[in-house]
Amino acid sequence: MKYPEYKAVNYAEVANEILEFWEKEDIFRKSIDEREGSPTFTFYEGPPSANGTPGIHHVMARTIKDIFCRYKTLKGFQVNRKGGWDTHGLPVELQVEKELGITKEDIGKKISVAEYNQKCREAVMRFTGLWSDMTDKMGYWVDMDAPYITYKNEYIESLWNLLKRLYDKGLLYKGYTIQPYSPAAGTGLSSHELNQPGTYRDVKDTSMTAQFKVQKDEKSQFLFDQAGDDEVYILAWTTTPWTLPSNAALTVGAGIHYSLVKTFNPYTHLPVNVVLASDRIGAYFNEKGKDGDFEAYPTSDKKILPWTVLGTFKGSELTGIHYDQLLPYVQPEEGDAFRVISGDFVTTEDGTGVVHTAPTFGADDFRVAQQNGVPAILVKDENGKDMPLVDRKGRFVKEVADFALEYVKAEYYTDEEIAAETEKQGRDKYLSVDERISIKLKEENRAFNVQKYEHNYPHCWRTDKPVLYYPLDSWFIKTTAVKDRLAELNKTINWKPESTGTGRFGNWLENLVDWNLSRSRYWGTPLPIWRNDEGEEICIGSVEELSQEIEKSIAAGFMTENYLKGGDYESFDLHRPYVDDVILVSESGKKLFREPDLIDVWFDSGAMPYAQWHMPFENKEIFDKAYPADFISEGVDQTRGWFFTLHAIAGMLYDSVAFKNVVSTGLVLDKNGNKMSKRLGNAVDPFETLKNYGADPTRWYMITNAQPWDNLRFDLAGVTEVRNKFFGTLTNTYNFFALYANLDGYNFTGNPDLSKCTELDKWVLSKLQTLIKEVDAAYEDYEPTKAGRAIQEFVTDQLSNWYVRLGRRRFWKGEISDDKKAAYETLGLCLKTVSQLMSPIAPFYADWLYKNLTGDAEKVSVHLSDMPVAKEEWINADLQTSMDYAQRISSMIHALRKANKLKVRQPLSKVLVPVLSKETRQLISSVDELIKTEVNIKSVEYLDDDSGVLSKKVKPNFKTLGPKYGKNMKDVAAAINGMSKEDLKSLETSGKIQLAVGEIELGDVEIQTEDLPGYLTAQDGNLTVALDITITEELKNEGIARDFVNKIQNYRKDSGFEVTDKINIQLQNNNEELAKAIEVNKDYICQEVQALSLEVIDSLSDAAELEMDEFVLVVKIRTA
RNA sequence: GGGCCUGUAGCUCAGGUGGUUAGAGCGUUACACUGAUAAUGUAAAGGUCCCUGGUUCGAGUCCAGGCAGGCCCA
Repeated sequence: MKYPEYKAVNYAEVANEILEFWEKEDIFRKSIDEREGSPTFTFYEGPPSANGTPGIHHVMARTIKDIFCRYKTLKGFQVNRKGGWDTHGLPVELQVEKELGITKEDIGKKISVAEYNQKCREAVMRFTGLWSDMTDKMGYWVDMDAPYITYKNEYIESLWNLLKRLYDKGLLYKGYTIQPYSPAAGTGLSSHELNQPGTYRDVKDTSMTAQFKVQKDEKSQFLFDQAGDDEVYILAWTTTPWTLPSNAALTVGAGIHYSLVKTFNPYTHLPVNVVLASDRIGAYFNEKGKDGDFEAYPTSDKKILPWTVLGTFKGSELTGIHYDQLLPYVQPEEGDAFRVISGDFVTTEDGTGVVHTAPTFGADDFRVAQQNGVPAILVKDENGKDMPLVDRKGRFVKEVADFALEYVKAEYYTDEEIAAETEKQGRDKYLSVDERISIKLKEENRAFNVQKYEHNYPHCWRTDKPVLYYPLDSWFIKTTAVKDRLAELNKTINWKPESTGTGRFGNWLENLVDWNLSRSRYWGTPLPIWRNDEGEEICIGSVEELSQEIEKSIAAGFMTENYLKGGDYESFDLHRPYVDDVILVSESGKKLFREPDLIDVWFDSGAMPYAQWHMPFENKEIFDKAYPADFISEGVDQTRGWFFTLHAIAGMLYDSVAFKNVVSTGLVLDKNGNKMSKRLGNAVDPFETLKNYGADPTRWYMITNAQPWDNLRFDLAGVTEVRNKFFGTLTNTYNFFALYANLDGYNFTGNPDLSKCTELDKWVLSKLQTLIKEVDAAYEDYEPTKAGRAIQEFVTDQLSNWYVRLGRRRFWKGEISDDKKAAYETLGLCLKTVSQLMSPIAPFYADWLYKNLTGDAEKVSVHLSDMPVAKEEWINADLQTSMDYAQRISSMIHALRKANKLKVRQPLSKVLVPVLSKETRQLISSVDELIKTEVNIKSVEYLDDDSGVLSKKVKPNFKTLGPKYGKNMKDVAAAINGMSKEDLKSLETSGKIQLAVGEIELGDVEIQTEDLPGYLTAQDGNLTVALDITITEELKNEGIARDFVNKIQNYRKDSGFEVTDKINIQLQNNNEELAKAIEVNKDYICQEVQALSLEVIDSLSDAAELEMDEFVLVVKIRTA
């Protein structure tokens, strides 16, 4: 075969060609089918939502996913990857509402729920075409022919099955959660609504600091001991005094310091002992009153409170202390209320550092109470259901006797009502509930401070009235019941990076609260629960089951027809509104109505391992082989989203992890580190980028520039760099190989005969084996960045810039020979191996390279090949060290030449290399031919100790000295630096020496050689070279000859000769020195420039003039 | 406010278990080289390793506290 040669390679075109080839040959399918019967490697696709267009960050995320799936395929696994679409959720609803110009209010009025949902169904799949296009163009392999779609009846049925199983385990229950609620509008508000402009306003409310009376027991005894009194109060501050009747606990910060302060109540002037955060004393007490006169206070003007600190302690010492209920209207039926607990949200920025905790009216309060087993203060409504002390209209319930049926916020009254209330209070001005609670507590010696407080508070965007944080009904999954098990299972997951697993995810699991499933919306999976006010309920787990229940309901006369019956899954819809019309019958024969909620869309995605296969109704065998996942990857922002929901469902229902390895990826930012957004116009268009740069350079850049979990600053200049530097070099190297292999008609076999190989061949093959090991380990460890960087370094530094550059003469000199074959075998094998190693990251280019190299001889695609396995016996550590020396010595000689204006074409006679050991000498001499060629030096000579001309320098080796001498390091270092020649000699012969500071061994020092007088010397670490720059006449002539060759070669090329053309040269004799140099080196010159004749003649017409240093060449070249 | 991540040259990034002189690529400048040529080599300039304390003979590296940016959650 001929190796295709390329003039200029366009990587985007390469991608197009290969994509066409993949599609024609169905390579993706084959890569899976050919591994039939092999162990499976399971990947779960986190479903994207197709209601938006894909961005460049999706290319990043999908590259990561693709890399490991391709890698595992190369390693012999069968890797199925089913695509999917996430179709439910608020973003879809909002988009549809925007397009239709409606709000949630209008649903059911201007537009029916059925029509609305139909719009959502259309909108959500709108951009699937764009997504498929991007998937193809970026080279991401995922099965898009049979994706799972979360709105399908089959998918929803699987979800219902999971929910039913949770329900049967008692893990699905109805409770409440604290949400922003507008009593005036009678509705809860979403965070989206709360983020409308103008909702947060500065308002003045009555704030108060209340005194909670500590009960005396073992736990609190120390307070009473310090106070020397029977009354101790804890101070807590609130901006909503109306929540005080609902107080159930006081929350402190475990690490915050608190003080016990003796003082007087400013309203009753009675002596009191109060507890508050030490940092807050300044906010409550005047410095003038510190350790003031307690005796004089009752008779003074009482303007300044005397106070004194009696003791200080941490919040953790207060937890568990009980106190008397402040406003004892209602007591909880069970549970341990009215005690001090600790919470992480407590600060000392305002208030007293003690938070009054009303579980029914604050989200933090609710959470901390639940975590500590503190009950909420509830009453029964007329139906016997639990309700808080404030009703849904915002009024106190009748049990709060002093304020029964009064609105807790004055804003909820109309002006007329205010007037009526004022009259009822018998005052000339209306006093709010907050104000009258303050007065009441002042009178009871329970208020320590009351004042107006201005703060920022949210208001309902529709009614303009303040919102309440209020408990609303919700369905929950009791994840807290399996919290410990989830944490345990998490420890078996391999997280990349580890900190996301232990930190972000681990902490989240530790502070887990029950999963709030309810969403009051329209487009989503309906909650399959029907219930009535008597508390009878039924949870449906399948279409079949629902159908049977409907039949019962028809029999009971509640329904007339069964919309599920007889049809296949295409003929009905499990969404609202149809499912809402279903009325079931309870065991006692009463009507059951569906709970109107939809479930959190995160449940949709977390259930995909089961629902994508319509489990448990179908595909059980497939599922068993594909569970749990070996690998998933998504953005780190999914930690509490998809990663959690997968984990939670798997833990609760299968007592298993859902995934064994997970890579959480960072963000893709613009080149300045700003978030990309379409609005700001700094978003990078993935299609443009793929078109202009090609998928492979784009992918390669993304992977090698930053670790997947670090944020990536995406800069197109970086893609250009990767394209030129890495892909350009690799393509050049391939072209070089193809050019000469074709000229010689040689096809490499991939099995070089080491006995025929040069040191350089063996070296690069040794490096190649090391590379295979390194890259394989990196992929195995989910470290694609390390893999890519290692490949890149090998290609540019080792293979191209050293192996090819030093060895290129072998490729174009002479006829085909064993040596030439060895060179072709070596280079060919390196290129082919590189194509395999890089194929997970750059799938198009790698396949292109592989196919160019192998033709039809092997697998038709690199992606069907097997990952190369390193040949340990080819790894030669000595050779690698030798070559390292060669590179460093060459580099130093280049530097010396440069500094002394001695160009490389001028040969020099010798370089001296001092060597301190036989081993070093051996290592260098094995490669000194290479050094000589590379830097154009006639000989390398070695200077060892016996030569007597070496002067040596000794330096301390801190690493070994450290543990021995520790504190005395400075003295020891000084002593070593001050060693005499004789000292060093005796250290070298006996292996140790006794200095004033102690005994030093040979390993404790580093010995280096110093400059050699009379030579140009250079040093790099432990290596020194000394260059002899004497230029003899012979050397000078040779230098001229080489310059001449160079000029002729350029001229040949400029004149358009082919590489293979033979020529005849005529040179005018215009300089004796030049003529002589040419004459002496005639054979050499002819061979280099492929000249059959070279004549130096006295006169020449029609000749070209070429500048060459101090000479002018008048020369004529003709094809022979 | 909490959890997690990041901070090293103009830019993008390396820098096992602490070891004294902190590296690479790109970019800039200069000079070379030129059957790989949209390449290549050599060199120069460029650093408060975010800050402050601490541990240590020795800290970019370990500890504590900050600062800045990001993500998630309140």
